[in-house]
Amino acid sequence: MATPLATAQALKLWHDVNLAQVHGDEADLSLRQVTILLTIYMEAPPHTIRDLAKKLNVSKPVITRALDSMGKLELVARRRDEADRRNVLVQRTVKGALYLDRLANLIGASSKSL
Amino acid sequence: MATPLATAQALKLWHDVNLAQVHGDEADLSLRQVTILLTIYMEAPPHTIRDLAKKLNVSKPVITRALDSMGKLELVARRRDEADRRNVLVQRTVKGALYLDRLANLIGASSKSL
DNA sequence: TAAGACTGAAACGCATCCGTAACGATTTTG
DNA sequence: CAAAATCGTTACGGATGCGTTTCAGTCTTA
Repeated sequence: MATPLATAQALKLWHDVNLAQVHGDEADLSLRQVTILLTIYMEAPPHTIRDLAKKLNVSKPVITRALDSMGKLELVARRRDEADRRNVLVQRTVKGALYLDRLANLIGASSKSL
Repeated sequence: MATPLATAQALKLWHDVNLAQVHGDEADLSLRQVTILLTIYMEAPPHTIRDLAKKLNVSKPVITRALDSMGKLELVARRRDEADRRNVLVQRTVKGALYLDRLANLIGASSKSL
């Protein structure tokens, strides 16, 4: 991006995307949940609960519960690490990818009208 | 903006700003709350509860409660409409303006690193 | 192999959010 | 001026999120 977004532009972008989310009938995730979801999909695996908790600087139960709720929505999946069965590996799903694709399109469309 | 954000860029922007919010110690507002706040500050007054509810396509109690919580944080203020005392006019505050200014800076800074 | 460390999950208590349905206060209408 | 309409709020019941603490399962190490 050549020039960073000016204040009004940045806020308009934020407003438009958030408004679309509110209008849409998708389940709206919490701030932490979206951040977790994005981390899983943007950074290279493996993703463990502990790593995610450290990256976001939140407690492990926050991650566990976020995976519970997003798991119900099939946005992410869990799998035991067979090499070290204490670990749980968080994995991507088709629905999760679609969810983020839709989000990216929303952002892209809003940024176009700046 | 010359070219709209590509998928990866859009998601990185969203991730970075959300992560900063999670890391920060500010009260994190819900999706609806931020949208309401942004609407109040970006569109011309007056703002009534009914108008806001209609714009966001949510019920009036959602607006009332959002104003309750954001009012406690002094992000917005309420005032009776003396012309029609049934109405409540939602008003901006210094803290609210600062809050959004910080948010805009966050977005601007993240967009710079694309 | 027994003691300790580590990992994710469950339990508990608290706070907050939501939608629907009611309710008082105020204004408009007939 | 009484009846209806409008506005924002409150009350209710249910769902969800959070932090801290505790726990069971698994690995490491001494």
